[in-house]
Amino acid sequence: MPYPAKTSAEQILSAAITRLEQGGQAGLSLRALAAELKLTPNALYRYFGSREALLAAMAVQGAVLLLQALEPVLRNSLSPQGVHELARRYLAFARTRPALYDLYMTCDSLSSEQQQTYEQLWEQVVQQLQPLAGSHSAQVAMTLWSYLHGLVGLERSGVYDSPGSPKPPQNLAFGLNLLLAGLRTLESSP
Amino acid sequence: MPYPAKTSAEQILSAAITRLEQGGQAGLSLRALAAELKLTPNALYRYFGSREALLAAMAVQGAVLLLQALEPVLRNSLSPQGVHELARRYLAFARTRPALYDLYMTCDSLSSEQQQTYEQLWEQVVQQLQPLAGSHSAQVAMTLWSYLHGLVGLERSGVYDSPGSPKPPQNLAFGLNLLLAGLRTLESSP
DNA sequence: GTCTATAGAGCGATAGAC
DNA sequence: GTCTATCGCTCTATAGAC
Repeated sequence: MPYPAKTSAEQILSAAITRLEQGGQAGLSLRALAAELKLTPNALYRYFGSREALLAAMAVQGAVLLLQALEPVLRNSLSPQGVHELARRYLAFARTRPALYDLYMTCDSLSSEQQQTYEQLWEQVVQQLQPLAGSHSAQVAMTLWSYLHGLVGLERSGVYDSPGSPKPPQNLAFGLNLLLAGLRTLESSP
Repeated sequence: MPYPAKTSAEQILSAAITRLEQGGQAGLSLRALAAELKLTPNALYRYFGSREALLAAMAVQGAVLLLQALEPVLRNSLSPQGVHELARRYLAFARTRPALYDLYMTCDSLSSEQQQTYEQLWEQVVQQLQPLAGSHSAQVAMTLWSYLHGLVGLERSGVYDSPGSPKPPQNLAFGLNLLLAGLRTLESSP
């Protein structure tokens, strides 16, 4: 075999995610990626037919990692403390892998695998929220998700750094308690 | 005058914002912008010293427009209905000018003018929320902002389009009412 | 499966004439 | 203030040799 494989799809994907977190999605070039792997750019095309295909594979990986991060908290019904823990893990993921989180959230050409992972996550959250939220579980889940996703965005834009602004950890606890308090008033009149 | 002005900073800015909304920030090129104005790319540099300077000017414009959209609701203390109205206007702005909204939120090289507009907006919201939120006004404002910003992002990513998901208008009303309900329980024990 | 080489297109920014 | 011309760089993707 004159040309033994010098790389693999897994290796490329892993290196691509590392580069993604360093330079963002727009800054990820196949040339630089190939150079890091000591390959010519052309070699990558044997494993991913296009740049978009590589991005899609990375998005799937992001979805899987997020699910893994949240799953331990979703094995049982969510208590108020469980909601706090779920939120902390969600934010930790978004902070640790900001570009991958972005890619997962904004990749519009969802593969079926990615769609499946998302739906699995969504259904678990809605179900485990039912003891707390009853019939409004889906609405509460969406409100919670919006709040968390927004917190990630505002934190990233530096809004929380302004003088006089609440800080993210404090605001997270406050916001969640506000939601949970509102939830309790809902139980009386569902 | 052998070379009368064929354009102006205002005209360039206006055309740039239009193009921004069509192709996004990454898709805005000085070459294409100049072509639309029937100018050579070089001519733009007389008005904006660099692409970044143009982006900053656009972000300022975005801040001003957002403030204008929200100001009528912020002239008096916010009632619960006022919060709903404020949120509707905020979302309307983010939907109507998504790329400008993005630019405003993510532009990290804030000019002092932009910073000023932002602080003006923030202080107005915090102040007008006080009758509802008391001493937690800043925390509530940040929670509200995070929720709204997140809703914009999730709506854009298509999450709200999934089958079984709540729809944005319903979730907006639900989420706001949840926050407001939580707020009422806070009044008893500030 | 990887290589060299290149097609083909995009971009921001600058120099100097008028 | 706008022009022509161009520098220098980026990128994705393809063709064909080995």
